[in-house]
Amino acid sequence: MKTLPKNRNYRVTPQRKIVLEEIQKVCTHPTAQEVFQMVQKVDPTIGLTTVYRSLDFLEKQNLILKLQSKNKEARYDGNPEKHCHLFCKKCGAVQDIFDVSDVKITSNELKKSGFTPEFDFLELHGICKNCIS
Amino acid sequence: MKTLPKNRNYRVTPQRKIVLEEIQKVCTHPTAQEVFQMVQKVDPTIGLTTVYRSLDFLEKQNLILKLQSKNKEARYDGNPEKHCHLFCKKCGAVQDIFDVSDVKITSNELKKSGFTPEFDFLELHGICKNCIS
DNA sequence: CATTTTATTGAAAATCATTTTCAATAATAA
DNA sequence: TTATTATTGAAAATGATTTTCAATAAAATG
Repeated sequence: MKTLPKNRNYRVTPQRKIVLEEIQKVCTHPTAQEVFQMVQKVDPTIGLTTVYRSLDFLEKQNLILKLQSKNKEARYDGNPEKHCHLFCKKCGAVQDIFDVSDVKITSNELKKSGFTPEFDFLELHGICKNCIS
Repeated sequence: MKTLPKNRNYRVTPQRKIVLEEIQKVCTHPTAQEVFQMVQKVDPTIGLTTVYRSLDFLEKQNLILKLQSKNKEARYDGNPEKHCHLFCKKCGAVQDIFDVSDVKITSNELKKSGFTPEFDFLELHGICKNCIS
């Protein structure tokens, strides 16, 4: 598991270390509020603002991913490696998929558009197993 | 172009008609604020709250689509027919793609997950022509 | 057509995730 | 060890969206 390396451009603070450690422990893609609750159990003096700032910071350092849910709050992923995300439109949960071995999209209109899709972190929206009812 | 049909479950108001007509005129996927500005030119007495409510209402009637941009505000599409959307991560613009003739995603993990992706309104995130720099 | 019912409207206030402000603190350079 | 300044925490600000509530007006009813 990656750690925050020393660097003359930023400071390695206990708050940042705790936020990184806590988010790396789970695969639930927690919201900032949920990370805050996890972090509070380790050090109750850490504020919500600091959690938001640490998450932004860690994302810029490419140690975590920030995922914008369709609903409202952003969600965070402690694994910054290339993988796919499945967003449930009903419950808002986000699942990982690692073995997306082949994604093929054929579209002349897409080619003509000049748009460059990001397939490394492909996002699929739909309904998850639990919500399919 | 579809219109709002009479129905005993809701009322056909001038506000709802204007919101629908205005959003059907453009293919820019405007935000609620932008729709508000368009609507204001037709009838300056219509409030922003009513625009939000009309957009929600029209989406429930399947006359428009609501698209959640990665950034912040929702965007609306006056065409509710099956098509694909390209979201630019930089400028936030949303483009349509209609001829997505073949989308193929191979993944055992996806199959096992029980997740049902919505391919009819596939969303691709990436960088648009103008922002590719 | 007149009347009644109640869904809809508009303005203002509330909400809620996130960001900013600012003085105090502490990581790290000197 | 001291000095520098990035980072922190609390509170206030922000901005999109939603809710409240009294007034209005669709459309059902007589």
